[in-house]
Amino acid sequence: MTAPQRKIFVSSALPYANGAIHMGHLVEYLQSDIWSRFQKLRGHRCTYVCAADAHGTPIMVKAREEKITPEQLVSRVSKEQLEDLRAFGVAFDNFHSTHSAENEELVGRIYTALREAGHIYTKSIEQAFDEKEKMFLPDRFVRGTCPRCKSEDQYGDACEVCGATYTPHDLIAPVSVLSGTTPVWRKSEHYFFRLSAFGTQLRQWMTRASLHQNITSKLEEWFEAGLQDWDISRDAPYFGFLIPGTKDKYFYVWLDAPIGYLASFLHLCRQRPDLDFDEYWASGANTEAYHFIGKDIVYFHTLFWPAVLAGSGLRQPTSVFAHGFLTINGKKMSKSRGTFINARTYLRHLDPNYLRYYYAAKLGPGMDDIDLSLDDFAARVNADLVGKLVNIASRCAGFISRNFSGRMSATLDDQDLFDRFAGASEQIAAHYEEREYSKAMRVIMSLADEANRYIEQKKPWLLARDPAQLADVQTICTQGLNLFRTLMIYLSPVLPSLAEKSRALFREKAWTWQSAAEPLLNHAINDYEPLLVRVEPAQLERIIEESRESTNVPIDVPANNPETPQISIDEFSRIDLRVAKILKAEAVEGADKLLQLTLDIGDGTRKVFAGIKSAYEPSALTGRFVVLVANLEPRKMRFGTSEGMVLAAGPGGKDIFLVSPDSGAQAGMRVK
RNA sequence: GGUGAUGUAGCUCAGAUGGUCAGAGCGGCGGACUCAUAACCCGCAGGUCGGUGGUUCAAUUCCACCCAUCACCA
Repeated sequence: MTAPQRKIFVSSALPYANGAIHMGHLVEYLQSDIWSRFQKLRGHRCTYVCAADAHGTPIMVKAREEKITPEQLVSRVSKEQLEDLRAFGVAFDNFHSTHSAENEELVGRIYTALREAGHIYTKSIEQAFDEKEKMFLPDRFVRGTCPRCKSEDQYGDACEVCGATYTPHDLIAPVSVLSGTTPVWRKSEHYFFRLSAFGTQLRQWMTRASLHQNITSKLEEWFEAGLQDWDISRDAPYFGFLIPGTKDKYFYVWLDAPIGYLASFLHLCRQRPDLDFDEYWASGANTEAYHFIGKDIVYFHTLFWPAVLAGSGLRQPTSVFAHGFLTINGKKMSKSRGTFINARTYLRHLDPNYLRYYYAAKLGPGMDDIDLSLDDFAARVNADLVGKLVNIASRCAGFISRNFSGRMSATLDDQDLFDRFAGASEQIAAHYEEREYSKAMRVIMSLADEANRYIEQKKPWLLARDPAQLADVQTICTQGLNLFRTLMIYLSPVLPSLAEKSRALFREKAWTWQSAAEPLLNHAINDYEPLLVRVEPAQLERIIEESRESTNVPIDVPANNPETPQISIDEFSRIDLRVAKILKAEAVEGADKLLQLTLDIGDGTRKVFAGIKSAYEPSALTGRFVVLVANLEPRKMRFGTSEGMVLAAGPGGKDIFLVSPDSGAQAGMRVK
């Protein structure tokens, strides 16, 4: 392959720096990492960047709760995020932050350019204001009763029960999530970006960017509805960049977040003389630029972002690739089901290659959700990777080591067969290029089947018994090893560390995509060592268990939650609720969130683990009365068995509130 | 509520301008082999292609409606 070298910019969506990376995030990072690695392997100049998404109200509020500065929060969280991503093999060329000098510089540049071009104007709008916290409230920070269906406790932008959309102003009995007080309505001047002026340009871009069908139909919808101008400012206090020329107006996080892609790139350019920012981002640049994103943020990346770039005289992305969400065992990730699995929890038990392969085997270019079915995961990984792929090397290498002191033959046994493997190169490459990873994996695995069939037919283990046929054994096994090697090169964007180990087996320095077509002959290899072990079901069980216990807070179920169907009085009476007295409360060694409670339930004692450590001092609990679910199935946890559950309300963290009876209640009393 | 996506064998998914398009892998069952991490190889699978109507000589593939799941509604 001697295609001209392309210059490609690739970004992953920026992880919001207020929580841990989980299996859902990884769909995106693995998808984009595979693509970037593929491009590099093909010899292209590909630069893959990302950054911490640092600004906005949620981070400001969370930092305030933890009594640290937003900068401290962001720096801690994003460090952990980056560590987790690296452990999964995600190889950014640079990981920066939106709270950086480079980003501030670019945001300023872009804003000034937009303003000078007349794309910015101000307008006074009315917004919910929390007088106690002295700040304006984003829609999601106001809750109240849905004006349409009267469901209580709904977000300020939409009702989860009936699906109505509205503004916080429309809510009945609105309440600030921060202080619990009723917000007042206050006017404030906001800065707007004239998105409405970019309709034509956006339509042109849409065609040029050859977006996926799913995205274009979504865009058509939005064009249909008419583009509205975009509010890009937020009032102080806000964690973000001050708008130049103002004292208390900040850029909305969604303005500076995508600019963070460029900031990360700029940061890298300043360390790397071979990279020129303008070559990639000046208007008319003939390099390529792609953003990988999730389907939830298509809006920002296909309307605002290209318009902002165009309006400020920069180039627009070549295309935007959106993927779907992850479900686990067919359902949304759930803390109570133990399927809200953090990257780190997975890493404690399993090899990242498994997940990289599994996602690749399911990913296509569209926005369809993909499902991580744990049973299927184990079956698929074991069958494909261990049973088929690695097995090829495993069943050939031994003969070469034992009989030929590690040296492969000078010729292949079946050149045609090898040529067929080499000949799949462009088809597989095309699949990678189109992000049809599942198709690429299917082609590769069917070749792996062919390789196993070949060995089966040649039966080197029979030939090896006859000294006269020993030479054939060498060429057959050399053939098998070369087939394996070719497949491993094809798979190296997906399985980088496994490819690395395989390359070491062959004692080679480096692989490129073209190496797959060049057989390795008359060459000494190392002794074979198992490249990959099987997934054990027990490991998956432990992951589920840990994911469950780390969030084993008795979580409140919001009233009117559509997932909570009505139950009859009989069903309710099956739950044995008892008043219990806490005899002893102690921290559990090795558990961040758990306290072990010893409870008096009248006719005996119970030991229960409760995820309330973040909110309660053990010493303060002794003697308290709580409510226990007494007939809950005992649950085995890493630290012991929990014989029930105490009731508490609240979202978690510091906000956990134990339920207790009025004074006079005695241990053992039934609650009904 | 509006818009869009998805719904195919036990599981995970392919598939066709409407007529050999009812498929693969895994599981399961039967057989073979023993080089290999009980891996691999051969054979077997009869699932109303979410439901109900309609268009057509013919629909799982087109249309309408309905149900379920998911997303978006700045």
